[in-house]
Amino acid sequence: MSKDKILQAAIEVFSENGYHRASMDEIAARAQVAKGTLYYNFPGKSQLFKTVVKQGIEEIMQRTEVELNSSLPMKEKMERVIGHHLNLFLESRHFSHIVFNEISNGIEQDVLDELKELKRTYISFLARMIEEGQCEENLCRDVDPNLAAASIVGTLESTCNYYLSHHDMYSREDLERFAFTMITQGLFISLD
Amino acid sequence: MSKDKILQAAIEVFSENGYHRASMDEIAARAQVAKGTLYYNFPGKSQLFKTVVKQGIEEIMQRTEVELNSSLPMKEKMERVIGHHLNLFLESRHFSHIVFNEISNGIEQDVLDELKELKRTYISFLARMIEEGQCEENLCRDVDPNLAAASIVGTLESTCNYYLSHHDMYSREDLERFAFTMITQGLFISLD
Amino acid sequence: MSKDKILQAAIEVFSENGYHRASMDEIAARAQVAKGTLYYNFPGKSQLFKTVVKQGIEEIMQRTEVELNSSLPMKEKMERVIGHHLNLFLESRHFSHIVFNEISNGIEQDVLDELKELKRTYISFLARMIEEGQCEENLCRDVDPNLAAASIVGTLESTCNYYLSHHDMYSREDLERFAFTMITQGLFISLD
Amino acid sequence: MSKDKILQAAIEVFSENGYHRASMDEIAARAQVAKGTLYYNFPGKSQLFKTVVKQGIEEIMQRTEVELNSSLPMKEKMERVIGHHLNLFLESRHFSHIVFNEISNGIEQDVLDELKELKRTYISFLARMIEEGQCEENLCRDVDPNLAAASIVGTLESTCNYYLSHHDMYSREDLERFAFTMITQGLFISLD
DNA sequence: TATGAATGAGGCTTCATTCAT
DNA sequence: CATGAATGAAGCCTCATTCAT
Repeated sequence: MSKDKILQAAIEVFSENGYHRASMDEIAARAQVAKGTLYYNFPGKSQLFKTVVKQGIEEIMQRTEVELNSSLPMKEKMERVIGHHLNLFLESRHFSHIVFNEISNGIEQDVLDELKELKRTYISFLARMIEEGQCEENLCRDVDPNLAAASIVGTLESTCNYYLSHHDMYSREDLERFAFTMITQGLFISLD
Repeated sequence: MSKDKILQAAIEVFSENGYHRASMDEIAARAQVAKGTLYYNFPGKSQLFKTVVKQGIEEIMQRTEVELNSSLPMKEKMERVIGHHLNLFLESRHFSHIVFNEISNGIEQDVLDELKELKRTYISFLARMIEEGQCEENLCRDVDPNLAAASIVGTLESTCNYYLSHHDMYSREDLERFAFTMITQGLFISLD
Repeated sequence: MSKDKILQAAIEVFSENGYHRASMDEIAARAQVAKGTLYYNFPGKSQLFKTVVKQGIEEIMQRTEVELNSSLPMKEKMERVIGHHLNLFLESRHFSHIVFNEISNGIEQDVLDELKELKRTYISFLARMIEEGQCEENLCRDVDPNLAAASIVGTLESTCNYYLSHHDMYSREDLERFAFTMITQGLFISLD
Repeated sequence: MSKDKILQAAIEVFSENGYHRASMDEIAARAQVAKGTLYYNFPGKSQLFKTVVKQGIEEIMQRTEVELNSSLPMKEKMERVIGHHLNLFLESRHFSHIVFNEISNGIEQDVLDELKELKRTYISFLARMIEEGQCEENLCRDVDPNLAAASIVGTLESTCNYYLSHHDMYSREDLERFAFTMITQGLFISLD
């Protein structure tokens, strides 16, 4: 169906170019659909973008949810969450960049608000996992869970970006191990 | 002089809107200068942007350098570096967003390359501090210093972003303390 | 249809002003079409220009071809070819000027190359007629046919230009007779 | 002196780019003079252009005049005139193109009128030579001398243009001989 | 006599959006 | 449902010209 083709094309084009450089023309071409069809199915560019982002976030949330609802120990859960994230970032780097960063640029305010809400949803989704780690297993440090969640996402994204510019120097495993270490144990050996 | 007025206006406009939404018209207006004057002083939009970013990065590098060259213990250094960063991020949130993120969107390739180079410079600048902490004080964990530097920047930025959307819930000190904890000790109490 | 209106307007505007002085704004206005429509139908100014020139050259080639393929004696053919040319030059003076001259100024290199190719095509088109005159009827002097063709075009154009500035002094027949004489017999009565 | 440097630079730049593509910036740069100096010495672009053209035409007229005033037989004179012309065209192709063709494009009307007048002057200068050939030596055909002069210029220019695009196929001597033949004897061997 | 910073009109082009079919 | 021709606002940039020094 047209709607699906458009959505798929939109993901690609937005991911490759970012919101502003993506053009409706290219999305239509990529979806093999007339430009009018875009506007028949979506109210406009920003709404289409919103839909794409929403879908993306929901997908990763679903993927992650399975782990969180499992009865794995916290440490394993964290490993898997990091793994999922890395996949997302490495698979569609620009898209996740958009989701986690560009959301603050030049989109209509109302759409932007919705997107921020979505991001918040995702952050608090991760935060719940951390809270669990704090209460149930007494494993996580007593920090604000939301800040911690935000911090994890930031770490993962910047790490991935660096990795993508230097993928000859590290393996995917290096990256995964590094991220896990930094997130869970931090940079210092001890603080005395 | 015109050049300065333009540069100042450009910082503002780029910071508020991001690269693509910023218009040369608005920059000219904000600088109270004719549009032609922009092009008399800078070859074009992307070059102007590059100049702005370069200046920003150099400024924060200068600010931070003082600490790094001091004889303070590593822990103090890290605290101050975090402090400077937080200042930068909180003072001109969008600008630092640009510096550390938008550097990957739709700018002419050559300018983009220079910007990436600048960012790399900054990252390795931080990396040197970490290396020092690894060698001299045996304080820092044996991880790749560049990845660690990238990771720190990511943590700080995402944390700031979250803070800025929820500044009624945390104080600046909370933020600072949190960032320091996450960066140096990580999320987990122990890994047993 | 828009495309035709634009093409017609483009001929007019390019003819009246030459390539550089012609503005897309005026072409749009003259075609009673929005500026965007120009770009919907043609990739840009230089491509539009190319299309116009191509069309013009093809038209005169068609007109002339009939004569060339006829079984008229060479002398008659030449008279008619000169007649067609004169018509073209006098009807749309600036346009032919463009076709035969401005093709060397400030147009994108690739378009320019195509235009030169077109002009070459036309020249060798005339050259074939001359070759025929050399072989079949032993009428034409043994000179390089391509140079001769170029030379004929040059004679006709400069003659027309002069005529157009002094049309009170000569009749159309004068012009035609003169051109025929100069081209076929040259300036000198004999060379002894 | 500045004026001379400017004039020299202007010839170069106008010759290389044509009137519209030539920019005052480049002329100033080429003359190693500030842009203001251009306007200190000349009222504006079109006036500067006029001066350049005037100078160019006067120069070739001077060069040719020597031959015309000599007591050489007509045939020799014609050969030399053709030689001078060819030199002019081949040395600074674009410049002569401008002088003899672009003079009809987008320059202020008053300057344009003056330029046309100049061109006319040159044409009638050649025409006088032809008249002489008609009267004194009874060598030249009884055609309108001005038209003939115009025709000669056209032949030479288009021939040169063709030569310049195919300089691997003809020698300078070929060109000279060809032009002389076409101009003096025309294309046909006889007309019976 | 010369400078060069500043100007602003005008040009080309892009692109989200509309609408008649 | 879908189309695609048409739109026009908005953006970037060029360049002849001016003027205070």
